Amino acid sequence: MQTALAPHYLDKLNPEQRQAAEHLGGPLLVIAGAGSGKTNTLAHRVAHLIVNGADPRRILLMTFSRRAASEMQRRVERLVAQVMGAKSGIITDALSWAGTFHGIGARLLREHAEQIGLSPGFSIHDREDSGDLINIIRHEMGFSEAKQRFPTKGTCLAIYSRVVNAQDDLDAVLKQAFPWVAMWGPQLRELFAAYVEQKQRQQVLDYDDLLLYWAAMMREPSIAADLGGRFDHVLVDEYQDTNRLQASILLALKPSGDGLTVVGDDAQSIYSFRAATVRNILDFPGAFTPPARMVTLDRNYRSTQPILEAANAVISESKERFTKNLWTERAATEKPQLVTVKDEPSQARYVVESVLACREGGTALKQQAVLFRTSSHSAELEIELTRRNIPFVKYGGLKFLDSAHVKDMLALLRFVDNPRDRVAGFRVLQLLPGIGPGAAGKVLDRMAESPDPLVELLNTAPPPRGSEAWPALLEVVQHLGQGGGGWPAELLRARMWYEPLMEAVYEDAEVRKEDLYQLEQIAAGYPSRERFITELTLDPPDATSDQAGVPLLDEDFLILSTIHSAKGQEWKNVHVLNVVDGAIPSDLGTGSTHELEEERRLLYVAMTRARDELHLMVPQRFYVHQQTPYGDKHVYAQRSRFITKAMLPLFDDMFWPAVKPAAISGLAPAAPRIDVGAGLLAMWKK
DNA sequence: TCATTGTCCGTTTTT
DNA sequence: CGGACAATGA
Repeated sequence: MQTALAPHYLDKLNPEQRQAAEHLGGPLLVIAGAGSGKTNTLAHRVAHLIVNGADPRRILLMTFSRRAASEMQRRVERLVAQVMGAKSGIITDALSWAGTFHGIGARLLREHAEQIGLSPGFSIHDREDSGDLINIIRHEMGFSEAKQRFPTKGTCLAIYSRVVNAQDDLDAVLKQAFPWVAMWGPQLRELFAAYVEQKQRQQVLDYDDLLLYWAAMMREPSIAADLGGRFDHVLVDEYQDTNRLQASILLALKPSGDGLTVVGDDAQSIYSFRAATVRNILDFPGAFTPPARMVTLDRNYRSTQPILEAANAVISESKERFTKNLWTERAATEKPQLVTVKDEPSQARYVVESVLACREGGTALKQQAVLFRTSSHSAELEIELTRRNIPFVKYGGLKFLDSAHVKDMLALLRFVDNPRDRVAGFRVLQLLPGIGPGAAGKVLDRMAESPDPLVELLNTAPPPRGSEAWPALLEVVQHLGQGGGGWPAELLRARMWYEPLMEAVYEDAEVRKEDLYQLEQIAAGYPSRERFITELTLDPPDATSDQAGVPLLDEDFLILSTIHSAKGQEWKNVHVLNVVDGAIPSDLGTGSTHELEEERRLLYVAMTRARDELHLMVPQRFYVHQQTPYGDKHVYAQRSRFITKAMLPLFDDMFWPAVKPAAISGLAPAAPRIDVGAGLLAMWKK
């Protein structure tokens, strides 16, 4: 389409970025290296489409996380505003089909539920719920009593998930990925059949089902045509981390490839444990005739030259690789640091000192991050930060929603919403004193056979030992079932019911009440109970803070994150913890070359998050939790095998502390305690 | 028979 | 520290 509008807003893009933004027609693959302005380019592309008349309601934008989606919406809005002025707000509001594959899937499935024999009120199970359901079935089928060890619920679910997402055969998956439980093949098949049947009976979908049902729906030609025709443009970010199932959905949406754009970087593929496959990105061009156009972005705008050289060196050892080395014009003399410390406590101390020094130099804490392979690796550091009164927020690992009391509340809401949801019901009923798995199971069995389970529950006599708390439960269920006085008021009602029970069960009920209060705050942001439950499951708040509550927005805090959760982000100063064998690569990830390569990419991703300063930490003594007869132990760790001897000149290789090593042994030295909060306050009280 | 209490074990990464 | 399982108590 030709346009009279001078596209001056594209002037800031480099030639390759501009090609990607302006491409029209057939399928497009953008290979975008780390820090190459990928998000920016994609935002420009969307804005460019809208400015040239594309209907934003007919643009489907799929990102890896909800956070990435809203970031994209924000940028597009700003760009469109530059060109079109006041009208733009309305236009970009219409960019409503932006989200994750799972989120978009849930929306489409609710719309088409009746057509595919699904109840529109289906509920969605998160990983824990799915695990609970598997566990119930596993128990019912008697597998838990076997003399030989049957795989745990987590393993069962992982196997199931992989079969589904990789679109592969159970036996093949067992052989390739789970050889140690391969002898259970027939039993697992039986278990999964029962699992699927139960989910259907309870009108419950798990994460995988959101994709699976969507893909199945696309096999019906009329629905496929309907859905495909509904979007003029489909754009997918982080394509290297999609799996076969997702690729099949995409191809079914746009078989010809017209209007299809995917963006990714094979060097940053780190989700193969979730059945993501680099093949998706490699096979993309050839899936169409004529093949998709390919644009490569290899100019890095993020990191300094020395940091990039080190990162390039790491990734260049990679066995199979398809992108070129990144280059930058950001010269600097400082090499990235490779810091050897005695043990994990001194690693924590080094990081704190280094972060504070950097902050003295004018870099806010928010502009600094500490990254690690495994959530638990930050434990020592968290203690040190708390001791020194430095605020931080942690991404990845344990979530707010994982705490038992929050799950209890959500289970009640879900149970009322969908009384056939057995996992939710099981949890709710067992909250009552005197009701355990047995009594709860009987009540749920009665309900399952009834055409109207809620009425059935209200007419059920209290179980023998649970009569005391029974009336209160029926009351709250009835109240919420009838709408509960509107949303979010009903949550208050639910809390009134739950709090006395919680106080009886948990010692630290007071602390936990804070979380419930916070849950109500979050709930107020959603229009209805149903939306709240769905979206909270698909898009849980992803940060936890050890400090009370989430820090205020204007507060400054350090970022702690798993490398996986750091995807797509950047900071001025980055520390990577435990760059030692056993952590990176994880000792669990060295089984196959395949896994090992992914660990290497993980280190690459971590290193390429840094703009100005990068510190790789190498503690000499490293705490492992291997299955030793005498519990945990320390091992003498070695620098990660990914940093070879030949690469050392690319780093500033140093020991810390450099002087008087004797002084740091024993108790923590008189490290200066710095009250950052007071410092920030002083800024205003000068 | 079922709920509760006590003990031991293991601990990636996430939509 | 939480989850799984065995032993104990109502």
